[in-house]
Amino acid sequence: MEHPKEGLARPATFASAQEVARLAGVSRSAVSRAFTPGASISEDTRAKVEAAAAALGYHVNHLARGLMRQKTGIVCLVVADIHTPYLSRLLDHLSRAFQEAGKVVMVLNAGRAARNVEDALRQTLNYRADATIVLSGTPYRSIAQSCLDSGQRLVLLNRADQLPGTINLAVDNARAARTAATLFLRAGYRRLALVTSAVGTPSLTARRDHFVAAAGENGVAVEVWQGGATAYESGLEGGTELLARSEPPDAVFAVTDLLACGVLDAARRRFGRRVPEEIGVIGFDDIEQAGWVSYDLTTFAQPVEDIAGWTVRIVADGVEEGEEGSRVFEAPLVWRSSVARRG
Amino acid sequence: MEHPKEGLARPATFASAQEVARLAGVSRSAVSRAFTPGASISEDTRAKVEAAAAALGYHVNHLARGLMRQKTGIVCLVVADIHTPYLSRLLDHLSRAFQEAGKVVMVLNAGRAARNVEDALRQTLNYRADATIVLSGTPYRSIAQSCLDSGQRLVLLNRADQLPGTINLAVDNARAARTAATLFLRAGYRRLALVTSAVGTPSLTARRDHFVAAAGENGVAVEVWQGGATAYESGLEGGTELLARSEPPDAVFAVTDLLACGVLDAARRRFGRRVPEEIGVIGFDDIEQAGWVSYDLTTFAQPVEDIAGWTVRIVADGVEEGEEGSRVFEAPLVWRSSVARRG
DNA sequence: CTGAAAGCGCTTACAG
DNA sequence: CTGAAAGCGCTTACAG
Repeated sequence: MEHPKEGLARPATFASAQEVARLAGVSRSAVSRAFTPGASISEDTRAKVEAAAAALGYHVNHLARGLMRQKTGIVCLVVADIHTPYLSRLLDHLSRAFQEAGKVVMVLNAGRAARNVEDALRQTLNYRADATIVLSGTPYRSIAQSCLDSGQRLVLLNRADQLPGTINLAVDNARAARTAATLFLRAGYRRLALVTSAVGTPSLTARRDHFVAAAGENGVAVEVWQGGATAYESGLEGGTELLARSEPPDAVFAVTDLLACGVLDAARRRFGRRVPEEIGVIGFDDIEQAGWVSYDLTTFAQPVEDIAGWTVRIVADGVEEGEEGSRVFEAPLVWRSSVARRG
Repeated sequence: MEHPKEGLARPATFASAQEVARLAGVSRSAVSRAFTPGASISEDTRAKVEAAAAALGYHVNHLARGLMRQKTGIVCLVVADIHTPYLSRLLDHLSRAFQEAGKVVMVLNAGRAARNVEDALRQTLNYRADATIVLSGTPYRSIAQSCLDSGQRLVLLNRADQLPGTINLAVDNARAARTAATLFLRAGYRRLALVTSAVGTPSLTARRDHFVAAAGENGVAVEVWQGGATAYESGLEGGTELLARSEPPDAVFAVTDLLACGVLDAARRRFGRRVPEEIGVIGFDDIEQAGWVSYDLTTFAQPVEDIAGWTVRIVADGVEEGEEGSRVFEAPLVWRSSVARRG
């Protein structure tokens, strides 16, 4: 009986409630009660159980507990591009908020492909998560329905499709995009451009369409540059191409701060443009870098704190009678120096 | 019997293997086998089971499975400051790598306090994780020992303490810090400074000490600025203070890219210094922003891909006979323009 | 290849 | 307040 691959010496077993009960001289049920808040148990036996548990290094097995109780305490977060400033911040807030509410967070890194989202949702089902929050990607209707059918709460962030039963959270992209257009026009900018990526998520599409529409309503056409990933490099490329034209824009709304930083670097570092005098730039997300001295970007802030708080609350309490599950959050404007103040 | 807080209509239950067996006309065991790779089962009954499972929307309950098998398939990642560029990237790689290896990742957002790390490790035990990876914070010896005792693999990243049984992964901070000093001196910089935060993690301390030591060995003293969080703002502040002195440095090693970006902004945007002619800057981590046009920072790359791959492998296979579990990774230098090339 | 049976570690009515 | 008992949904020898 050799264990060639076993680096650890100990037999490695957990103490069970059974053993704790024996050592404490109480019943198995008593042990359970000692670890169930609000259960009826005397101070005396609780103390005995706790002593025995400490001595044995006992930890309640939440897998077994989840089997009996309705809830497992697991919440799944389906997300792609975790390394991205906006998503990592949201993830940070969400995971902390859920933990404070006594939940444990499972992260399913889905990547871009829809297939992966489906796999993630299946994991969600396998581990009997109480809820799953989809931050990226669009789940197939069928698998999403399975989650719903099995009693999971399903929260979708910034998705276009609304399955019945699903809770939809979104940011008010339309309002922000329109505000951006207004800001530019009021400050006297006239040659408007928009920079976005080739990725067609509902959020990005909405920002583009509403910016173009709002400008159009004021008689101004918008040059749309669209390409690449939703990343700094695309912004740099887009900004460079736009500024190399014979009639370069004097204002650009970048649909994301990452893109905006690229645009700013193209304008300032590559073309020597003064910001905001010669060109104005507005972004979206309010990532940390937007506040860095080299950028100082005027942008719209993702209300990550609100979103996290609201998500946790709705997962814990459910939807109140008559209350709509879905909700739209405002993205407040953050004024910095990349847009001229007025005329 | 009113359910005032219940937004969902369905009774919300999962199909069990029992029901699948009944519908398929086979035994309960057969259903189990159909979902166990390598189990002995005929093609015929497998087909029947799969059809019934699909019809009922059956998903194996991994909680129950984990109760029987030795493994739960859960890996815990204990981490603080998820929103930080370096950690979010590491998290991204680790979670993807584990998923590809068939594991599921639980993220325990620990924050800075040691207490939280302890709570996180307890969760790890409650959910019977197969392994836990500590990316931030230092676990109390006692609870770490509990994890080890219960058969968990415990991987510590860049920690100083080495419990027996623990697997320690670290980056070669000493070598990088010494390289930074050499680079500066060889290029002719003479007034060296170091910028670090007030946070005393083993990595940051090692980078500081070895940089100072290497410079000292060449007869050069290092001005050490230490303050605040490990963040951009601290770098900005440190850079500003250093450059305002009567004898400002002409080269600074910032112990982290976030700090380095702050130093660069202080130098270039606040003091109008030309980089690298008037001042050289080196960072550590190679975060995305280091490659942005506004920074173009020479730095050392965190080998996140290697770390992730190695972590997954060691969790899956264990430590080979005679092989040391611990390991040090090189952090390769990434040449950009923030340091002069030679004299 | 297949089924009946024991058992993983817990919770929760049910009686007392 | 307390214990004996049933049961959650699975896996895995054990016989056939």
